[in-house]
Amino acid sequence: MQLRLYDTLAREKRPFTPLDPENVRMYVCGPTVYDFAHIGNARPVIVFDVLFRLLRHLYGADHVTYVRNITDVDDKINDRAARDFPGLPLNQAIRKVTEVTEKQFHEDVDALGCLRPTVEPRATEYIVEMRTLIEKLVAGGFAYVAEDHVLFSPQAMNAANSVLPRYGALANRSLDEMIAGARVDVAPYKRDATDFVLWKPAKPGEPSWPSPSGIKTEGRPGWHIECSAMAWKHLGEQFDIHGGGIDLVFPHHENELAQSCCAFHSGRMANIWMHNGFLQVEGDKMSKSLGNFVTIRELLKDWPGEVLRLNMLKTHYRSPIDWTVKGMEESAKTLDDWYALAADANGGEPSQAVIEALCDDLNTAQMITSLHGLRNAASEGELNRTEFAASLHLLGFLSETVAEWKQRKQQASGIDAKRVDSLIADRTAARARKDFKESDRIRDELAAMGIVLKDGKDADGNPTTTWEIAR
RNA sequence: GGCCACGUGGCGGAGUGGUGACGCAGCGCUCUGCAAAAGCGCGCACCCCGGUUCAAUUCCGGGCGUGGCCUCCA
Repeated sequence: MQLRLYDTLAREKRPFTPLDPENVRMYVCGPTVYDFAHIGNARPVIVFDVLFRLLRHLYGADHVTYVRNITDVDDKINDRAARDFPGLPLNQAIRKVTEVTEKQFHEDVDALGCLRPTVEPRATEYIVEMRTLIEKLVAGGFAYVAEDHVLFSPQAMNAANSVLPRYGALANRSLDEMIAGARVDVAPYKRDATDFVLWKPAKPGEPSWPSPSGIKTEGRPGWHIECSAMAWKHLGEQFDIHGGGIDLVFPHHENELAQSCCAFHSGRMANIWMHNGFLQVEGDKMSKSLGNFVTIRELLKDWPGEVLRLNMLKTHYRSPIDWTVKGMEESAKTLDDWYALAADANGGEPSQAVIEALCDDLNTAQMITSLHGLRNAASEGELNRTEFAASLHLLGFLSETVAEWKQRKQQASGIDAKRVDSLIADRTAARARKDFKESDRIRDELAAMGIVLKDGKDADGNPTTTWEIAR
């Protein structure tokens, strides 16, 4: 089946052909570790996890390399470290912040049902590679040293007139536009307003490393060079897919692409550039000032991770998504149903319809439609049921048993299951003696506790009653 | 100001040049002591204005609205 993916650079869906089917390579920009990840951060993590799973399905689990970096050098980290650990030397404080945040991040995304990437490189471990790249760029005439900074020159790149892509091609803007729109306060050491920092001097107390290109004082890397370095180290000079949030297109990915292509004199960095859309909360843009800043951690207190996962996948990854409680309730209800029907099914192969939907540029909404169809077929036979379950497993759902799933909901609601069972037994007895007034009273009592009863009959025709927490 | 994306039924959300999305909610029926759950069935849509066309929600142009980016925010 032909996988087609939307390429931001080409601005169209393109057939995906790996450079090497034995080793399909994908790089996704990961978190800067200074605070709990918010639900917006979860979007690329979930979206590219689905792509990772699809690629593993298509090319084999051992033939896909997924790199997602961890950025552990950043001003925000330094600020947080100074604030949270004022008594410690900055370097130690920074390590504490990044270690704690990285752990939180892993716990959160594990709960979302995401596989760990093949490699999760940390920026600070690739300083040597960054220096190498910077020196290549200086040697090639694409970058220059000024006042202990190293700056990249997009003008030089576009003047090179070679196989190199045009600077601005990814973000679809021209250098002229960027010059016109440049801020007034351009740093004095820049030759052109559009030049950006590859390396800069460290301020006292900041983490610092030996500088490249003959600069005597120690320094620290600019924002974009880390990803060029880590992608190069783990995926080579060219690879298949580069992903991240749409806000990263400019300047981050444009600059990454420029650095890598100029360093290797290459026309491409990644063959396909993919970007997920933004997320809003209850119709508003998420911001700390509006007070609607939602962390993954907070949501996980109220909802199983798979509910967040399904909720995220209801919308196509390139479309804006409005994150609402109503949507979560709907997703939770759907998963309750799927769990009840398929959680205990084993074996089987994922549905072709689901794979086909994913192969159309990760059309997860269409995929969910297919799942609903499979769900309806599942009650008609065991073969259908295992296909349904296998499809859900492939997508990162059904990681718990039905019992675990139900129990989690009961625990969250603080309901005493023994007391419920005893009340149900009383009600069953009342019904048996046709004391419907009493049985209805007990049902009302349970309803007041937020419990919904489901009456049925067992194989022998005897009445049975199961129960659920109402949302 | 420049560039880009999006605008589908009560809600969420695909898709398509010409009768079906799908899910939730709603309504009806079956089941039930009555309900709930479950099963079956039903209805309701394509921001506005032009244009192209036998035919436009779908293509083109304009407008309006929402959101994003424009140097360290997924």
